[in-house]
Amino acid sequence: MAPPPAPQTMKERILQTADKLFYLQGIRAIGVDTIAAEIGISKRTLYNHFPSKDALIAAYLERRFVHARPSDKPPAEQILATFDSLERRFAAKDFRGCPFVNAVAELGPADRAVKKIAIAFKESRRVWFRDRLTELGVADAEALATQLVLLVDGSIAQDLVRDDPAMARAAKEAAKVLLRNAGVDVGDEKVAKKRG
Amino acid sequence: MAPPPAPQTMKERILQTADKLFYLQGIRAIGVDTIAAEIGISKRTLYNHFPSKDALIAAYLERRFVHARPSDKPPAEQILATFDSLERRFAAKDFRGCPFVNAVAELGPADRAVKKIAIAFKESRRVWFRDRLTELGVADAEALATQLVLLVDGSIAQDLVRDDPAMARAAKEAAKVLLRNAGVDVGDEKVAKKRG
DNA sequence: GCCTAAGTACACAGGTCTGTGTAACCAAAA
DNA sequence: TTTTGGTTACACAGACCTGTGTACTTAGGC
Repeated sequence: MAPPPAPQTMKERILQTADKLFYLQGIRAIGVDTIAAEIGISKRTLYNHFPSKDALIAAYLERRFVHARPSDKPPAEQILATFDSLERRFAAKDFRGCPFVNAVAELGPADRAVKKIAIAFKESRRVWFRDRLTELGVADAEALATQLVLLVDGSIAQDLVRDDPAMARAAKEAAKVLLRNAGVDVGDEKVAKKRG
Repeated sequence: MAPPPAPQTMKERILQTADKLFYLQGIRAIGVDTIAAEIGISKRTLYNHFPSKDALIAAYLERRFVHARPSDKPPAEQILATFDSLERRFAAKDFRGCPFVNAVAELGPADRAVKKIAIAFKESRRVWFRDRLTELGVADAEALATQLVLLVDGSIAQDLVRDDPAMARAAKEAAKVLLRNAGVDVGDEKVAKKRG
């Protein structure tokens, strides 16, 4: 109940600050000095908690890998709510795209560790969609799940360069069409919600 | 007709090499020394043609901004061919995502020049889709064009981390559903092509 | 009081990067 | 032949980066 009284452990404080700076300004753009200075600790302390910057980067990405919480709302609603959530995040001024895609783009294909966690994350998202679609009895849940993640990642990439939250709404509309086409009932054709 | 006898001007040779290295390994990952060494020229020569690395980066992105060639094929075919082309590029092992998205991700939101050209590029793609859709008589061509670019950028982002050309096919299938839903005739429902 | 663990301050090695300065070179034009 | 423009070789300044070494301080547990 009570809000956490402030960052607890030193390690967590480092990770929080690294997260903020890496995500907003880029991994390569931020040096360990900058992170230490931001917290007000010495660089030595940082290196006492993480053996290298690479380890810190890995920990940063792992911490970003939050699994979706279970929900008791109907699956179709959950799926569409994903896009509403995206739109809210786009509107926040501290949104800077997908940290995993950004890390792969920044660090290049040579960095196997980063690529591995990025793949795991993307796959977890796809599987989440697939499971919701299976609950809905969709025939080819695998294929449709892939199409939905394309819309998610597409809107993220577009918003990254255009700063336009409308991309999330566009993705949601497209998702509705795809779902309807697969026989899923999504609060209908501009009418249903109002006449409920 | 005759193939160009080899890179012509010094400037063009520099740009070609910068393109290859920037795109495949990342802008931040490649130093001007590396580019000069790859061509076999001195760093001084490079700086005689471009006043700064930033100028070289800008020139690299501008050179990547190739406008789509006009085509006389039917618009619907042109649109779907986009995804076939994507799939071919994904399959090539030297594909590394969208250079504009990558540049924005790498260089951060502070770099206005890069962001500007990235926005211009994305918009040009969207407008291209919109114009094809208008030719087809689609009612809300603007909205559908946006949805199609989401599929394009989504498949690019997914392929960047997963190296899976199937993402392009998935995008194409989704595009077909969206087009059909907008009243566009796309070589039909698994049957038409075989019976046509 | 004493000991240990954690953090601090700070210097520094060794690397990379961008960008410049300088003198020599070479080929083609005048 | 002389001049000129592009090029080379190479050193270097100045910045920034990762990572380490070292001696000092501080706070808690015993």
